[in-house]
This record gives sequence, C-alpha cells and structure tokens, in this order.
Amino acid sequence: MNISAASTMSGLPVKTVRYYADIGLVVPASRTEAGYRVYDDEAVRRLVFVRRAREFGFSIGECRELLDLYADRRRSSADVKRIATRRLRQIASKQRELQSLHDELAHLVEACSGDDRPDCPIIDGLGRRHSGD
Amino acid sequence: MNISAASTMSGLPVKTVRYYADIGLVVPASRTEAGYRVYDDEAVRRLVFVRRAREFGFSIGECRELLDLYADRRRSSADVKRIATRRLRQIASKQRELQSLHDELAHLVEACSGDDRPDCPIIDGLGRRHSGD
DNA sequence: GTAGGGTTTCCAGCAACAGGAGAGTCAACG
DNA sequence: CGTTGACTCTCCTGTTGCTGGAAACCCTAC
Repeated sequence: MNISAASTMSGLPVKTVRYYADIGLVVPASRTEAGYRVYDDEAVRRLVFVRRAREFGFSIGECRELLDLYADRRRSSADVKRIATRRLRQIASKQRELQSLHDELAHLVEACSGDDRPDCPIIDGLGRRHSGD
Repeated sequence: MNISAASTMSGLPVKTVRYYADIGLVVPASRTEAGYRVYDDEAVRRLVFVRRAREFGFSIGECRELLDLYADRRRSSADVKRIATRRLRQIASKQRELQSLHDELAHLVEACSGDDRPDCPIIDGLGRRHSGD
C-alpha cells in the first residue's frame, strides 16, 4: 500500500510517516520503481505501535528501543518493564511539578480581585523572587 | 552592571539573558562603548519576573504580555487574571492528560511479570490500537 | 493529452534556548 | 608596557519532533 493508505491505517499524518522513514524508525517494506514508499501490514503495525508509544510520551529514542524489543520475540519482559517504569517515574515527577505549580498559581489567582483596579497579587507574586536564589 | 552580574542576580544563564535581549523581551538599559550590555536594577527585576513566569510555564509570548502589564501601572488586575487563569486551565488540562496516561501505563506495568520470559502486556498494550481510530 | 491528484526530495521554520568558534575588551600582574 | 586570563561580543549550528511549502515527478481518468 502507498503512504497515504499507511497514514490512514496508522492514524499518523503522511508527513510524520515520511519523517519516521527518514530517521529510520519505521522504514517502508520497499519502494516502487518510481520511488514510492510501499508499506505492508507489518510496517503499519509498527507505525501504530509508535503512535501509541508517542501518545504515552515515549521519546523517539525510547520508541526505537521499544520497537527493537517489539520485534525481538526472545526479549524478556523485564527489559520492557524497565523502560516503561522509567517513563512512569517521569510522569509522576511531572505530575508533582504541575501540582505545585497549579497550587501556587491558583493561590495567586484567587487572591486577585480581577477588577479594573491596578493592584494585582499575581503580578506582585511573579515579581517577588522565590525559588532558586 | 555587566551581563554576568545580571545573570547571577536574576538566576538566569548568561546565554538566556543574551537571548532575551536579542528577542527584545528584556533589553539592557544601555551598552558600553565596546558594545557590552549594561543592566540596571529595573532590568534585573524584569529578568527575575520573566524567570519566575517561565517557571510557571508561561510562554515567551505570555511573558511579553505579562511584562507589559507589569510595567503598566494603570493596568487592571482583570487583564492579568485573564492570562493567569488561561494558564491555570492549561495546567489543569495537562494534569488530567498525565493522570490518564499514568493510570493506563501503570496498569500495563503492573500486568507485566518483568521476568525473563518474552510475554509482555506492555508491548501488547502498546501494539494494540486504542485511541483515535 | 491533459487535468487532477498523489508522491518524491529538499529547505525553512516552530520553541527556547545551549554549545562553540573566532574576535574584541578589560583588569591585573610583573 | 606587555601579556595573560577572564569576560564579552556576534554568528552559526544543534536540539526535539515534527509541519508547511516549493519544484519536480508520477499515475490515473477522461
């Protein structure tokens, strides 16, 4: 199938499919004589796999690792679990970060009257030095 | 004061201070005859303000807006509150997104035995199509 | 045979800097 | 006064993961 069919089936934009081919992440099964990329079912499965992994926030590098493991029928599940657990920790850390950000900013927003007077705790709160000094 | 003093006082890397000057976000008070950037207290206050706002995840564009409001003694607090509230909603949305990501991935990780056998629910779960199709 | 879609390559650009090259500048030391 | 070393300047490249566009080719249908 050609690139637009692969795009539709994988749920990735054509540009992205082409990009993944360029960086060697998911290469097409072959090329036509005219140079058109040809994708087969296996390649589409890999595209879907990458899309899902990207949706989980795995980097392209991590996708490459996972894809290798995906293809390797003899890999141990421990290898996969290690990468996924690392990613899980990243997510948890990002969540904590966002939480404190949210709390602090919400605090400022609540304290702000939000009317047409110039006094604004948000501006004051941003201007006041706070972390890292 | 020169750029390294401004860097130290603001808590921003020299490169970043220079970058902010280049894009016109925080311009130095003046230049020496040799072309060295000269920062005064006000410029440093603005650098600190931007650093704080960036830590809150405001984009450079939003920092520019906020900086205008910061400088405008006659602005209404409503203008500031609008921008901050928008950002707050972005944070909340990102939090929800991370939460579902975390839950789903944690689910997969828990289901994975993590031993040296090849069966791996994580790989299977990533390979299975799920969203957007 | 020609109109319209697709497809190819390559080049530019996004955010928000970081790293480094090569050249100029400044203060201190001898 | 010369030199050393730290600092600064501008300019260019690279990062991540694409996205958009241009110019050229290809393929099918009418």
